[in-house]
Amino acid sequence: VTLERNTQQRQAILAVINASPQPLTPPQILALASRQSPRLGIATVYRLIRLLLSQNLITMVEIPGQPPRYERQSPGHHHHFLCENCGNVFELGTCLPNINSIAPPRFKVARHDLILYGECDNCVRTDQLTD
Amino acid sequence: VTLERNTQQRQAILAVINASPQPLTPPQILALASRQSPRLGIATVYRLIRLLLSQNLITMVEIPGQPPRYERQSPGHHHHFLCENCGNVFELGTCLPNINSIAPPRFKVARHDLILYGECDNCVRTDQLTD
DNA sequence: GTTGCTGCAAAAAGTTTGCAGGACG
DNA sequence: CGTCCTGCAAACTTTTTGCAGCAAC
Repeated sequence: VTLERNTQQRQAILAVINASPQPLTPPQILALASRQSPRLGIATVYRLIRLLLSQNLITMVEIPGQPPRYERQSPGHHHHFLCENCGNVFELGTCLPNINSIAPPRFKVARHDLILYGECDNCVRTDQLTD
Repeated sequence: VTLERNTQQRQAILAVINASPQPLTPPQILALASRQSPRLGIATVYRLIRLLLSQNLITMVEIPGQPPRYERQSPGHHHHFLCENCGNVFELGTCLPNINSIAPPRFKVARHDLILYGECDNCVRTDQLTD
C-alpha cells in the first residue's frame, strides 16, 4: 500500500473497506470508519476513494439506479449480484468465457461488466417461510 | 402512448428519443428537442423522462462512470456497447443463453445487465489510418 | 520543521420541486 | 373554461475544492 502518509483516517477507511465482504457507499464507509476515527469528514472519504481508485487498490461497483459503491481489489475477474429484497450486493466467482462474442463484427472488446439481479439465498429461504 | 396531454414539448421530446439509434442523456435530449420546441426547459425533460419510465415507454441505460441515458423501449432483451474512443453507445442484438447460470446455488436470478467496452467498428478503422 | 492531510464550508454538478401563468382538450 | 403542463428559480443531493490548521515523518 503506497500512501504518502499513513494517517489514522486512512487506516480507518482502508480497514473498513478491506474488512467488508460487500462493496460500500461513501456514506457507509464514513459511518463505519467514524467509529475508529470520530472526527472523520465525508470529504476525506471521497479524497481517499479517488486516490485508492487511481492506484487500483479498490474498485468502483456501479449498479444502475444505485449509488456507486467501492470494494477492495479482489483477485481475478468477477461480477456482482444485487439482491432486490435485502439490497445486499454479492460477489460472483466466475464468468462465462465467450461473453465478449456478442459484439458486432469488427468491434474490439476490451472488457465487460455483468450484474445479476434477483433474490439471494438467504432471502429466498425467508420468503418461503413467510409464504 | 398514454400521455394525459399531448403538448408540443412532449411531442418534441418523444420524437427525439424515438428517432435516436442511441440512448441519450437529459442534456442531449434537451438540446435536440429544443430545435422543435425552443423555450423547452430541462425540468420538463426530467419530468417527462420519469413519466415515460413509469409507463415503460423508455428505458434507463446506466453505464458505470457515465451519466444516465434513456432510450426508446426496443423490442426484446438486449445489452449495450460503449465505445471508449468516440463515447457512443451501441445496442447489441443478442445475449448468451446461460448467462444467469453463474449465480451461486439457490440464488433466484430475475434478470441481468451486461455492458461491453471497447472500440467500435468506425473507430477501429480510423485508428488504423492514424497509426 | 516541512509538507501533505484533514475538517469545515463553500462551490459545482445533476435532479427535483413550488408556484404562477399558459396551453390543451 | 377547468385543469394539467410548463418555465423559471429555488431547493436538494452528491461530489469536489479552497483554505487554514494539524499531524506525520
